[in-house]
Amino acid sequence: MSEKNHLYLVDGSSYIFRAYHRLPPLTNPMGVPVGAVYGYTTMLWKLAKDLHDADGPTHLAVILDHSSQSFRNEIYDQYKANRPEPPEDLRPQFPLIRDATRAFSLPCIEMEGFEADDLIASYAEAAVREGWDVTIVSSDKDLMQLIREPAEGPHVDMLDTMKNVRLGLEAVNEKFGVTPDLVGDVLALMGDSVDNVPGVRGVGPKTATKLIQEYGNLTAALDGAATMKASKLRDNLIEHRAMAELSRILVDLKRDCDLPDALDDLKLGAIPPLPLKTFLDEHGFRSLSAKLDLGATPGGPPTLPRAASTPAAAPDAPSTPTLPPMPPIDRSLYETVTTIEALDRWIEAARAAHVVAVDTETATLDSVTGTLVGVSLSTGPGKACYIPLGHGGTDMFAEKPEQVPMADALGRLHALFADEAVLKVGHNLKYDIGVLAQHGIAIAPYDDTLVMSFALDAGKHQHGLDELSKLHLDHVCLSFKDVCGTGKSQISFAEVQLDRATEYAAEDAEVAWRLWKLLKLRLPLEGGTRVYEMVDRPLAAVVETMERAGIMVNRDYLARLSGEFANDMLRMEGEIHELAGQPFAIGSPKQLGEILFDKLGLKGGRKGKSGDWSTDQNELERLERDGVPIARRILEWRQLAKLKSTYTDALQQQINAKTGRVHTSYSLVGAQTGRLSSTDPNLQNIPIRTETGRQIRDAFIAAPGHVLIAADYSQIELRLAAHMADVPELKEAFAQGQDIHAATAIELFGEVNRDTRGKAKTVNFSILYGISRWGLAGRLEVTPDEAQALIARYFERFPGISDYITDTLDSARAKGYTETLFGRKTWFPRLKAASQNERAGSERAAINAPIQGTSADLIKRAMARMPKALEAAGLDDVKMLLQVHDELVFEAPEDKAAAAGDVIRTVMMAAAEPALTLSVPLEVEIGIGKSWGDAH
DNA sequence: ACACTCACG
DNA sequence: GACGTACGTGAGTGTT
Repeated sequence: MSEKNHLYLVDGSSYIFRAYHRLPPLTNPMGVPVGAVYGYTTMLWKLAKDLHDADGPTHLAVILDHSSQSFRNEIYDQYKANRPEPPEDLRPQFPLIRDATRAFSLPCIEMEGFEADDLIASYAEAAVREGWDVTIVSSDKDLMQLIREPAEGPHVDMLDTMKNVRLGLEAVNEKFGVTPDLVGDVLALMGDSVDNVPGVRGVGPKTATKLIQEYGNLTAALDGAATMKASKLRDNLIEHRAMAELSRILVDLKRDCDLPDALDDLKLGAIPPLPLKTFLDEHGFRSLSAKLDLGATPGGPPTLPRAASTPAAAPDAPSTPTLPPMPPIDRSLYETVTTIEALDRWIEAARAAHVVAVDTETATLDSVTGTLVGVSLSTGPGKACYIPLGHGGTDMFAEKPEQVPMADALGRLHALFADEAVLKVGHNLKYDIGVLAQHGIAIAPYDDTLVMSFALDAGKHQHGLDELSKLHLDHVCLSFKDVCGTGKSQISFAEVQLDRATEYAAEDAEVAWRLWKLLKLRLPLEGGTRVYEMVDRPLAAVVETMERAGIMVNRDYLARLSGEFANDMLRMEGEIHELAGQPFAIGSPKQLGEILFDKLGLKGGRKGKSGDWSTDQNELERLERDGVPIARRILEWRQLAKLKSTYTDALQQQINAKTGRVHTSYSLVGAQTGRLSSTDPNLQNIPIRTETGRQIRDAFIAAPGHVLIAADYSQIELRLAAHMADVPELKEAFAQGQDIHAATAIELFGEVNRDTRGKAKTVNFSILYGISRWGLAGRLEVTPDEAQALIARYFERFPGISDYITDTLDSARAKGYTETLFGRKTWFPRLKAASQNERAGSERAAINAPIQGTSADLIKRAMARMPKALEAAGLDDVKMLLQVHDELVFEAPEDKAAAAGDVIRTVMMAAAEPALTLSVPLEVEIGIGKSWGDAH
């Protein structure tokens, strides 16, 4: 190569501080501050653009500080000790520097234990040995030690890109009055207040320069103090000699670090535009993005690709943000708060910190009626307390421990929890909101680490506090079992000794605080802020209100149904045993399989992995078609058994004694796609598909003088599929209000009749779920070849669907996750699993997730807006009670039902706005009735 | 604790 | 050629 190599070493860490103070506080579309990142990005752009200039780079690397700790801290523990914390809006920008660098496909080098300065010095030294010129892009005065301008041989200079000046020997002389090799001596005398290098007291830049000029070097200057005339300076030099010598070591640059990347690997080539474009657009750097569109690739016209030593990170594997180091969690630090004075002290601390983690402990795991036993607070690492409020008293002879009276404590906590200026943090705050609502206490504003974790990592792992603690904090929490035991010997939290209760409860609060610190930082960096703040976080309080409202259930009616079912089952049991020729447990699939396939010798059975005969619905229906009378009986018996045990019996037991209503519990993080799930009892799977099952819906009733309103999105997932996959025929059919399955039947079969419409419906759903020819064949009872032909026909008629599937899978494989229209991520780690089966399963789930997830986002947006919309219409006595994925159930005073229906429909139909406008209309069907069954 | 079955969208 | 047979859930029952 004829051209001389010229290495540019960019001091990324120091640059960002300067850019932060110099540039306006820009924010990206997600609301993350990116002013400094923008400055950094324009600088990199400019540097890369100068590639072919005479003095421009041939090689380039960005050097970063690995952490705030380095070997210098071992030499001097006060090194950089009094650095102020970086401003709040600068913090999230640090990790973005790495993302920006990767977006340019440039190497980003850092090394544990060393500062950026050391790596820069080592790279500069190595390059000079190779005869390369070096430019250090920085304005850090410490690095001026490295400047060299020999008459012959390689040069090292510095470039201050903000002032756009090059710094050489002259600049060094101007600043320090000495040559670069003596800069360290000057620095050692003057010290550095920013890095907390002590230097010599009373010696600043002027005196330091003068001394070094006069005596020639540091040692000589210190030695010379003895012969100076008596002065404060002389005394200081003698007294602080050791400090000066220590400082000399601290300011010295380590020039022989191992080089993580070889020099040749730093070669600058054409910059691939795509990752850069993605980055620029993500952060709203529009002018740069526009330049890129005009073909102005920084780095000039495409040349040979750079030999990448640092493999370009996957675009969505942002660097893990680093938090300031924290001491390990220590349960011995926690305080048990038993006096008003101590409580006030903690509340004051929370106000001062503006953030407090909160956890409530209850006697039973029931937020609607569980008695409050205590509250824990944490204001930071090592700072947590437990305020017992309802301990003891379960045994009337036992002495109650001393506690702050419940009313006094709640009065004070009430003010704190309502304080706008104090952010309340908790893990699954929906629970705590519910518990405190019993005492008339509301919590706002709040952050929920459970919901935050879900917004970031859905699909990667679960989100329990203990699990996240292990994962993110490397800390094992005391488990509930450790404290309360299990099974028969389990005790209520109210019976736990205060010291033990404090360890457990305060730890949970501290862990929540630490998790919050980490997750809060990650949200903006990983694009989770929008879904979290706009959808999921507000929903926690809304859903809690629904849970607390509960729904009225007609116990007598359920009891009557149970009785009828029991009678019918008894009758069937006799018939079944007779047909079988012997009595057996019909509810045991194992016994039933043996009766059917071994004893009765029926043919065509299949066995599952356990080696037992399958007796599922499909199998029994097949037998029924083959004319086996016992099969029909068993199917009917099973249906009744299911309805009785799961619904008519169980629901009666779920009626809350205090409220007389049934209160389900919704999980905000239960389904990976973003759907809610419902437990204790599950009110999202109440029967509707069969006439017998439907009767159970009539047990759900409105309070006297009220009605239930059921509002359903019609065909929402198919509509979303039509929009997302951009299928003109389907969109048109929806726009005209056509029967979508009939329209599909015409496309697939050329005509509509009961048979083709049914098949078309099955195919439509197959598409949403990720189709396979075997799966479809099984459902349609055709051969896999015929199913394949149908699929091919479908893709041919609706090519958008085929593209959607391809694109979704490509993107999911590349990024590791899928996204809904509103930006909710679902991760699919098994997409790259070794097993073909696992992969195929993940692929189907990945095809479905954006559609199911977008539908979930839509109804959640509607739910989050509903309370205010109803209130604005003067309908604040209309209560939202249930959500069943595409349906909302409300309870309204009879005379307000019609008005409420209008508001509800409007809010649900507009749920996508203003974030986006769908290319298909959303339709909402409203039904009103005295029972849930009536409302459909 | 797990498999099976089945209720829902 | 083997694999296993649609996406997402929760609950009850029987078996190990």
